[in-house]
Amino acid sequence: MTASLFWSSPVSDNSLDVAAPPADLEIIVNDARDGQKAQLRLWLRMLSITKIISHEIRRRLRNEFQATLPQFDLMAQLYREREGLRLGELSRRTMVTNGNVTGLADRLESDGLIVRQSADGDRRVTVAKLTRHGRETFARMARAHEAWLRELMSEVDDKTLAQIFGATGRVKRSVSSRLIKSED
Amino acid sequence: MTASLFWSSPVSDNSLDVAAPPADLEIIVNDARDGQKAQLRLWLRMLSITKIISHEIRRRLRNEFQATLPQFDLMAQLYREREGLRLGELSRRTMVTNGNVTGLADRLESDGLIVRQSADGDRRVTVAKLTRHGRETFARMARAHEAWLRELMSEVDDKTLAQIFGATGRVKRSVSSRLIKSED
DNA sequence: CGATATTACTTTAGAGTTAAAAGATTGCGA
DNA sequence: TCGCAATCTTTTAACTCTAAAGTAATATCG
Repeated sequence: MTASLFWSSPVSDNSLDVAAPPADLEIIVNDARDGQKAQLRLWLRMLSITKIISHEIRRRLRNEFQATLPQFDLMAQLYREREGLRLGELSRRTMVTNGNVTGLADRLESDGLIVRQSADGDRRVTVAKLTRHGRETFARMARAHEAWLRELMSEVDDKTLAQIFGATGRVKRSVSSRLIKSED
Repeated sequence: MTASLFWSSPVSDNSLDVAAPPADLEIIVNDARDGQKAQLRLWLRMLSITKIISHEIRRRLRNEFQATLPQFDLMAQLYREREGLRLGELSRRTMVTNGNVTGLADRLESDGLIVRQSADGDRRVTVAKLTRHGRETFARMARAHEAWLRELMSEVDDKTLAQIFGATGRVKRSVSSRLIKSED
Protein backbone atom coordinates (compact mmCIF):
# COMPACT_ATOMS: atom_id res chain seq x y z
CA MET A 1 0.00 0.00 0.00
CA THR A 2 1.26 3.26 -1.10
CA ALA A 3 -0.50 5.62 0.99
CA SER A 4 0.80 5.02 4.34
CA LEU A 5 -1.53 7.17 6.19
CA PHE A 6 -0.92 7.40 9.78
CA TRP A 7 -2.99 8.92 12.28
CA SER A 8 -0.96 11.30 14.28
CA SER A 9 -0.69 11.04 17.95
CA PRO A 10 -3.55 13.15 19.10
CA VAL A 11 -1.79 15.19 21.63
CA SER A 12 0.73 16.45 19.22
CA ASP A 13 -1.31 19.03 17.50
CA ASN A 14 0.93 20.31 14.85
CA SER A 15 0.03 23.81 15.78
CA LEU A 16 0.50 24.41 19.42
CA ASP A 17 1.38 22.20 22.24
CA VAL A 18 -0.94 23.03 25.03
CA ALA A 19 -1.04 20.87 28.07
CA ALA A 20 -2.28 17.42 27.56
CA PRO A 21 -5.89 16.67 28.22
CA PRO A 22 -8.56 15.13 26.17
CA ALA A 23 -6.38 14.48 23.25
CA ASP A 24 -7.39 15.31 19.86
CA LEU A 25 -8.01 13.11 17.03
CA GLU A 26 -6.47 15.16 14.41
CA ILE A 27 -4.77 12.99 12.01
CA ILE A 28 -1.68 13.77 10.20
CA VAL A 29 -0.15 12.24 7.28
CA ASN A 30 3.48 11.62 7.00
CA ASP A 31 3.93 11.00 3.43
CA ALA A 32 6.47 12.27 1.02
CA ARG A 33 3.92 13.81 -1.28
CA ASP A 34 2.17 15.72 1.37
CA GLY A 35 0.38 17.86 -1.09
CA GLN A 36 -1.80 15.00 -2.07
CA LYS A 37 -3.46 14.89 1.26
CA ALA A 38 -4.77 18.36 1.73
CA GLN A 39 -8.34 17.11 1.63
CA LEU A 40 -7.76 14.48 4.26
CA ARG A 41 -5.93 16.88 6.49
CA LEU A 42 -8.59 19.51 6.24
CA TRP A 43 -11.30 16.99 6.90
CA LEU A 44 -9.59 15.78 10.03
CA ARG A 45 -9.17 19.30 11.24
CA MET A 46 -12.79 20.19 10.72
CA LEU A 47 -13.87 16.99 12.38
CA SER A 48 -11.64 17.65 15.30
CA ILE A 49 -12.85 21.20 15.83
CA THR A 50 -16.44 20.19 15.47
CA LYS A 51 -16.09 17.42 17.99
CA ILE A 52 -14.43 19.65 20.53
CA ILE A 53 -17.00 22.40 20.24
CA SER A 54 -19.97 20.04 20.12
CA HIS A 55 -18.70 18.33 23.18
CA GLU A 56 -18.51 21.58 25.05
CA ILE A 57 -21.87 22.89 23.88
CA ARG A 58 -23.46 19.60 24.74
CA ARG A 59 -21.97 19.71 28.20
CA ARG A 60 -23.16 23.23 28.86
CA LEU A 61 -26.63 22.65 27.52
CA ARG A 62 -26.90 19.69 29.79
CA ASN A 63 -25.58 21.44 32.86
CA GLU A 64 -27.40 24.69 32.45
CA PHE A 65 -30.60 23.72 30.71
CA GLN A 66 -31.02 19.98 31.09
CA ALA A 67 -31.30 19.75 27.34
CA THR A 68 -29.45 17.87 24.64
CA LEU A 69 -27.98 19.27 21.46
CA PRO A 70 -30.41 17.51 19.11
CA GLN A 71 -33.27 18.84 21.17
CA PHE A 72 -31.84 22.30 20.92
CA ASP A 73 -31.49 21.96 17.17
CA LEU A 74 -35.03 20.81 16.78
CA MET A 75 -36.36 23.65 18.88
CA ALA A 76 -34.29 26.10 16.86
CA GLN A 77 -36.16 25.10 13.75
CA LEU A 78 -39.51 25.49 15.40
CA TYR A 79 -38.57 28.79 16.91
CA ARG A 80 -38.60 30.52 13.59
CA GLU A 81 -41.73 28.85 12.39
CA ARG A 82 -44.52 30.05 14.58
CA GLU A 83 -46.96 27.86 12.76
CA GLY A 84 -44.93 24.80 13.51
CA LEU A 85 -43.51 22.23 11.13
CA ARG A 86 -44.51 18.74 10.16
CA LEU A 87 -42.21 16.07 11.48
CA GLY A 88 -40.93 15.14 8.07
CA GLU A 89 -39.89 18.70 7.36
CA LEU A 90 -38.26 18.85 10.76
CA SER A 91 -36.34 15.74 9.88
CA ARG A 92 -35.12 17.28 6.66
CA ARG A 93 -34.01 20.49 8.25
CA THR A 94 -32.21 18.99 11.18
CA MET A 95 -30.64 16.21 9.16
CA VAL A 96 -31.99 13.76 11.61
CA THR A 97 -33.78 10.65 10.44
CA ASN A 98 -37.51 10.33 10.67
CA GLY A 99 -37.48 7.74 13.36
CA ASN A 100 -35.23 9.90 15.39
CA VAL A 101 -37.49 12.90 15.14
CA THR A 102 -40.28 10.81 16.56
CA GLY A 103 -38.28 10.07 19.67
CA LEU A 104 -37.02 13.62 20.05
CA ALA A 105 -40.53 14.97 19.71
CA ASP A 106 -41.76 12.47 22.28
CA ARG A 107 -39.32 13.73 24.85
CA LEU A 108 -39.83 17.38 24.13
CA GLU A 109 -43.55 16.89 24.25
CA SER A 110 -43.47 15.16 27.59
CA ASP A 111 -41.36 18.02 28.89
CA GLY A 112 -44.03 20.44 27.77
CA LEU A 113 -41.76 22.23 25.33
CA ILE A 114 -43.63 21.36 22.17
CA VAL A 115 -47.06 20.05 21.19
CA ARG A 116 -48.10 17.77 18.40
CA GLN A 117 -51.13 18.70 16.38
CA SER A 118 -52.93 16.82 13.65
CA ALA A 119 -53.68 19.83 11.61
CA ASP A 120 -54.59 19.99 7.97
CA GLY A 121 -57.02 17.67 6.38
CA ASP A 122 -54.37 15.06 5.96
CA ARG A 123 -54.44 12.69 8.84
CA ARG A 124 -51.03 11.28 8.08
CA VAL A 125 -49.46 14.58 8.99
CA THR A 126 -48.38 15.68 12.44
CA VAL A 127 -47.28 19.23 13.08
CA ALA A 128 -45.03 20.11 15.97
CA LYS A 129 -44.82 23.57 17.44
CA LEU A 130 -43.27 25.18 20.46
CA THR A 131 -45.44 25.88 23.44
CA ARG A 132 -45.20 29.21 25.15
CA HIS A 133 -42.89 27.62 27.65
CA GLY A 134 -40.88 26.12 24.83
CA ARG A 135 -40.40 29.49 23.18
CA GLU A 136 -39.26 31.12 26.36
CA THR A 137 -36.91 28.32 27.20
CA PHE A 138 -35.42 28.27 23.76
CA ALA A 139 -34.89 32.00 23.74
CA ARG A 140 -32.79 31.70 26.86
CA MET A 141 -30.84 28.78 25.50
CA ALA A 142 -30.17 30.53 22.23
CA ARG A 143 -28.73 33.58 23.94
CA ALA A 144 -26.42 31.45 26.01
CA HIS A 145 -25.46 29.36 23.03
CA GLU A 146 -24.49 32.36 21.00
CA ALA A 147 -22.44 33.77 23.82
CA TRP A 148 -20.61 30.49 24.29
CA LEU A 149 -19.53 30.48 20.69
CA ARG A 150 -18.39 34.04 20.84
CA GLU A 151 -16.38 33.15 23.90
CA LEU A 152 -14.85 30.01 22.44
CA MET A 153 -13.73 31.78 19.30
CA SER A 154 -12.84 35.01 20.99
CA GLU A 155 -9.20 34.82 20.07
CA VAL A 156 -9.92 34.77 16.38
CA ASP A 157 -10.31 38.08 14.65
CA ASP A 158 -13.37 38.85 12.59
CA LYS A 159 -11.49 38.99 9.36
CA THR A 160 -10.29 35.44 9.78
CA LEU A 161 -13.75 34.26 10.70
CA ALA A 162 -15.20 35.83 7.60
CA GLN A 163 -12.46 34.39 5.49
CA ILE A 164 -13.08 30.88 6.72
CA PHE A 165 -16.79 31.30 6.31
CA GLY A 166 -16.37 32.26 2.71
CA ALA A 167 -13.87 29.59 1.81
CA THR A 168 -15.80 26.82 3.50
CA GLY A 169 -18.74 27.80 1.36
CA ARG A 170 -16.80 26.45 -1.59
CA VAL A 171 -16.10 23.23 0.23
CA LYS A 172 -19.73 22.86 1.05
CA ARG A 173 -20.77 23.37 -2.52
CA SER A 174 -18.23 20.89 -3.78
CA VAL A 175 -19.34 18.23 -1.36
CA SER A 176 -23.01 18.85 -1.96
CA SER A 177 -22.73 18.70 -5.70
CA ARG A 178 -20.84 15.42 -5.51
CA LEU A 179 -23.55 13.90 -3.42
CA ILE A 180 -26.28 14.99 -5.71
CA LYS A 181 -24.49 13.73 -8.78
CA SER A 182 -23.91 10.32 -7.32
CA GLU A 183 -27.61 9.96 -6.77
CA ASP A 184 -28.18 9.55 -10.45
CA MET B 1 -34.31 39.73 24.36
CA THR B 2 -31.70 39.66 21.75
CA ALA B 3 -32.78 36.41 20.45
CA SER B 4 -32.17 36.92 16.85
CA LEU B 5 -31.19 33.52 16.22
CA PHE B 6 -32.16 33.02 12.78
CA TRP B 7 -31.03 29.54 12.48
CA SER B 8 -30.24 28.99 8.93
CA SER B 9 -31.92 26.00 7.58
CA PRO B 10 -29.21 23.43 7.99
CA VAL B 11 -29.35 21.28 5.00
CA SER B 12 -30.01 23.98 2.58
CA ASP B 13 -27.22 26.35 1.97
CA ASN B 14 -27.09 28.95 4.61
CA SER B 15 -25.23 31.42 2.57
CA LEU B 16 -28.11 32.35 0.40
CA ASP B 17 -30.89 32.68 2.83
CA VAL B 18 -33.69 32.20 0.46
CA ALA B 19 -36.67 31.06 2.43
CA ALA B 20 -38.52 34.01 3.78
CA PRO B 21 -39.75 33.12 7.19
CA PRO B 22 -42.59 35.48 7.92
CA ALA B 23 -42.79 35.24 11.64
CA ASP B 24 -43.32 38.03 14.07
CA LEU B 25 -41.56 41.27 13.89
CA GLU B 26 -40.72 40.99 17.51
CA ILE B 27 -38.46 38.15 16.78
CA ILE B 28 -36.72 39.81 13.95
CA VAL B 29 -36.55 43.23 15.44
CA ASN B 30 -33.46 42.59 17.35
CA ASP B 31 -30.06 43.25 16.31
CA ALA B 32 -29.11 45.34 13.46
CA ARG B 33 -25.58 44.44 14.39
CA ASP B 34 -25.32 41.31 12.42
CA GLY B 35 -21.59 41.46 12.48
CA GLN B 36 -21.71 40.25 16.03
CA LYS B 37 -22.66 36.83 14.86
CA ALA B 38 -19.71 35.78 12.81
CA GLN B 39 -18.88 33.09 15.35
CA LEU B 40 -22.34 31.62 15.32
CA ARG B 41 -22.50 31.67 11.57
CA LEU B 42 -19.15 30.00 11.18
CA TRP B 43 -20.05 27.39 13.73
CA LEU B 44 -23.23 26.50 11.91
CA ARG B 45 -21.37 26.22 8.66
CA MET B 46 -18.71 23.93 10.07
CA LEU B 47 -21.35 21.84 11.74
CA SER B 48 -23.27 21.58 8.54
CA ILE B 49 -20.29 20.53 6.44
CA THR B 50 -19.16 18.05 9.02
CA LYS B 51 -22.60 16.49 9.22
CA ILE B 52 -22.87 16.12 5.48
CA ILE B 53 -19.45 14.57 5.03
CA SER B 54 -19.74 12.32 8.07
CA HIS B 55 -23.03 11.12 6.82
CA GLU B 56 -21.56 10.18 3.50
CA ILE B 57 -18.43 8.56 4.90
CA ARG B 58 -20.52 6.59 7.33
CA ARG B 59 -22.75 5.41 4.55
CA ARG B 60 -19.86 4.30 2.38
CA LEU B 61 -18.02 2.58 5.20
CA ARG B 62 -21.17 0.69 5.95
CA ASN B 63 -21.91 -0.28 2.38
CA GLU B 64 -18.42 -1.16 1.32
CA PHE B 65 -16.82 -2.42 4.49
CA GLN B 66 -19.58 -3.22 6.94
CA ALA B 67 -17.90 -0.95 9.42
CA THR B 68 -18.95 2.08 11.40
CA LEU B 69 -17.14 5.38 11.65
CA PRO B 70 -16.19 5.00 15.33
CA GLN B 71 -14.79 1.58 14.56
CA PHE B 72 -12.76 3.05 11.74
CA ASP B 73 -11.44 5.77 14.03
CA LEU B 74 -10.44 3.29 16.66
CA MET B 75 -8.66 1.10 14.17
CA ALA B 76 -6.88 4.13 12.78
CA GLN B 77 -5.30 4.72 16.13
CA LEU B 78 -4.18 1.14 16.45
CA TYR B 79 -2.87 1.01 12.92
CA ARG B 80 0.06 3.20 13.71
CA GLU B 81 0.83 1.58 17.00
CA ARG B 82 2.00 -1.85 16.21
CA GLU B 83 2.40 -2.61 19.88
CA GLY B 84 -1.22 -1.75 20.54
CA LEU B 85 -2.67 0.72 22.98
CA ARG B 86 -4.34 0.39 26.31
CA LEU B 87 -8.03 1.08 26.26
CA GLY B 88 -7.72 4.24 28.28
CA GLU B 89 -5.25 5.71 25.84
CA LEU B 90 -7.51 4.71 23.00
CA SER B 91 -10.33 6.52 24.69
CA ARG B 92 -8.28 9.67 25.02
CA ARG B 93 -7.14 9.65 21.44
CA THR B 94 -10.47 8.97 19.86
CA MET B 95 -12.35 11.33 22.13
CA VAL B 96 -14.68 8.52 22.95
CA THR B 97 -15.60 7.75 26.53
CA ASN B 98 -14.20 4.78 28.35
CA GLY B 99 -17.41 2.89 28.46
CA ASN B 100 -17.82 3.34 24.81
CA VAL B 101 -14.40 2.02 24.00
CA THR B 102 -15.27 -1.14 25.87
CA GLY B 103 -18.22 -1.75 23.60
CA LEU B 104 -16.37 -0.84 20.44
CA ALA B 105 -13.53 -3.15 21.36
CA ASP B 106 -15.99 -5.92 22.10
CA ARG B 107 -17.42 -5.73 18.63
CA LEU B 108 -14.12 -5.38 16.85
CA GLU B 109 -12.77 -8.29 18.82
CA SER B 110 -15.65 -10.55 17.97
CA ASP B 111 -15.14 -9.64 14.34
CA GLY B 112 -11.55 -10.73 14.62
CA LEU B 113 -10.14 -7.31 13.82
CA ILE B 114 -8.43 -6.71 17.13
CA VAL B 115 -7.32 -8.71 20.15
CA ARG B 116 -7.22 -7.79 23.79
CA GLN B 117 -4.14 -8.68 25.77
CA SER B 118 -3.40 -8.35 29.43
CA ALA B 119 0.15 -7.37 29.00
CA ASP B 120 2.44 -5.66 31.47
CA GLY B 121 2.62 -6.61 35.05
CA ASP B 122 -0.41 -4.49 35.85
CA ARG B 123 -3.44 -6.66 35.70
CA ARG B 124 -5.81 -3.72 35.47
CA VAL B 125 -4.52 -2.88 32.06
CA THR B 126 -5.83 -4.21 28.79
CA VAL B 127 -4.03 -3.58 25.57
CA ALA B 128 -5.81 -3.72 22.24
CA LYS B 129 -4.00 -4.32 18.98
CA LEU B 130 -4.96 -5.04 15.43
CA THR B 131 -4.82 -8.59 14.21
CA ARG B 132 -3.24 -9.32 10.88
CA HIS B 133 -6.69 -9.34 9.40
CA GLY B 134 -7.43 -6.06 11.11
CA ARG B 135 -4.37 -4.39 9.65
CA GLU B 136 -5.17 -5.54 6.16
CA THR B 137 -8.76 -4.50 6.45
CA PHE B 138 -7.90 -1.10 7.81
CA ALA B 139 -5.35 -0.47 5.09
CA ARG B 140 -8.03 -0.98 2.49
CA MET B 141 -10.51 1.20 4.31
CA ALA B 142 -8.00 3.98 4.75
CA ARG B 143 -7.19 4.09 1.07
CA ALA B 144 -10.84 4.30 0.16
CA HIS B 145 -11.49 6.88 2.83
CA GLU B 146 -8.77 9.13 1.56
CA ALA B 147 -10.02 8.84 -1.99
CA TRP B 148 -13.56 9.68 -0.95
CA LEU B 149 -12.42 12.90 0.63
CA ARG B 150 -10.39 13.85 -2.37
CA GLU B 151 -13.43 13.24 -4.49
CA LEU B 152 -15.83 15.15 -2.29
CA MET B 153 -13.61 18.20 -2.17
CA SER B 154 -12.41 17.94 -5.72
CA GLU B 155 -13.89 21.24 -6.78
CA VAL B 156 -11.87 23.18 -4.26
CA ASP B 157 -8.41 24.25 -5.29
CA ASP B 158 -5.42 23.41 -3.15
CA LYS B 159 -4.75 26.97 -2.27
CA THR B 160 -8.15 27.37 -0.70
CA LEU B 161 -7.80 24.11 1.16
CA ALA B 162 -4.49 25.21 2.60
CA GLN B 163 -5.91 28.57 3.50
CA ILE B 164 -8.79 27.05 5.41
CA PHE B 165 -6.49 24.61 7.10
CA GLY B 166 -4.32 27.37 8.35
CA ALA B 167 -7.07 29.67 9.48
CA THR B 168 -8.98 26.95 11.25
CA GLY B 169 -5.85 26.24 13.21
CA ARG B 170 -6.39 29.55 14.91
CA VAL B 171 -9.97 28.65 15.71
CA LYS B 172 -8.87 25.40 17.17
CA ARG B 173 -6.30 27.03 19.38
CA SER B 174 -8.80 29.58 20.59
CA VAL B 175 -11.35 26.96 21.48
CA SER B 176 -8.83 24.66 23.10
CA SER B 177 -7.34 27.33 25.25
CA ARG B 178 -10.76 28.40 26.48
CA LEU B 179 -11.56 24.89 27.52
CA ILE B 180 -8.39 24.40 29.41
CA LYS B 181 -8.76 27.66 31.21
CA SER B 182 -12.26 26.90 32.33
CA GLU B 183 -11.04 23.75 33.93
CA ASP B 184 -9.42 25.70 36.71
C1' DC C 1 0.71 -3.94 57.88
C1' DG C 2 -3.61 -2.18 56.59
C1' DA C 3 -6.98 1.44 55.57
C1' DT C 4 -7.64 4.51 51.90
C1' DA C 5 -6.78 6.59 47.66
C1' DT C 6 -6.03 6.13 42.80
C1' DT C 7 -6.14 3.95 38.42
C1' DA C 8 -8.14 1.02 34.68
C1' DC C 9 -11.78 -1.00 32.83
C1' DT C 10 -16.78 -2.49 32.69
C1' DT C 11 -21.60 -1.81 33.50
C1' DT C 12 -25.78 0.77 33.44
C1' DA C 13 -29.33 4.02 32.17
C1' DG C 14 -31.08 7.34 29.16
C1' DA C 15 -30.50 9.58 24.62
C1' DG C 16 -29.36 9.76 19.81
C1' DT C 17 -28.20 7.44 15.39
C1' DT C 18 -29.15 4.87 10.98
C1' DA C 19 -31.42 1.76 7.96
C1' DA C 20 -35.13 -0.79 7.10
C1' DA C 21 -39.67 -2.43 7.83
C1' DA C 22 -44.35 -1.65 9.34
C1' DG C 23 -48.66 1.22 9.80
C1' DA C 24 -51.77 4.62 8.32
C1' DT C 25 -53.69 7.56 4.80
C1' DT C 26 -54.15 9.65 0.62
C1' DG C 27 -53.83 9.88 -4.55
C1' DC C 28 -54.29 8.26 -9.01
C1' DG C 29 -54.79 5.57 -13.03
C1' DA C 30 -57.20 1.73 -15.29
C1' DT D 1 -64.38 2.59 -7.93
C1' DC D 2 -60.84 -0.47 -6.96
C1' DG D 3 -56.20 -1.35 -6.28
C1' DC D 4 -51.72 -0.10 -5.97
C1' DA D 5 -48.25 3.42 -5.52
C1' DA D 6 -46.74 7.28 -2.92
C1' DT D 7 -46.47 9.85 1.41
C1' DC D 8 -45.99 10.48 6.40
C1' DT D 9 -44.98 8.76 10.86
C1' DT D 10 -43.78 5.12 14.06
C1' DT D 11 -41.39 0.97 15.25
C1' DT D 12 -37.39 -2.02 15.52
C1' DA D 13 -32.67 -3.62 15.88
C1' DA D 14 -27.98 -2.70 16.33
C1' DC D 15 -24.70 0.72 17.46
C1' DT D 16 -22.78 4.94 19.59
C1' DC D 17 -22.68 8.33 23.18
C1' DT D 18 -22.34 10.52 27.95
C1' DA D 19 -22.28 10.52 32.73
C1' DA D 20 -22.16 8.09 36.69
C1' DA D 21 -21.70 4.08 39.40
C1' DG D 22 -19.37 -0.39 40.09
C1' DT D 23 -15.35 -3.67 40.25
C1' DA D 24 -10.63 -4.94 40.29
C1' DA D 25 -5.95 -4.13 41.06
C1' DT D 26 -2.21 -1.22 42.48
C1' DA D 27 -0.20 2.66 45.27
C1' DT D 28 0.40 5.35 49.20
C1' DC D 29 0.68 6.73 53.76
C1' DG D 30 0.13 6.45 58.74
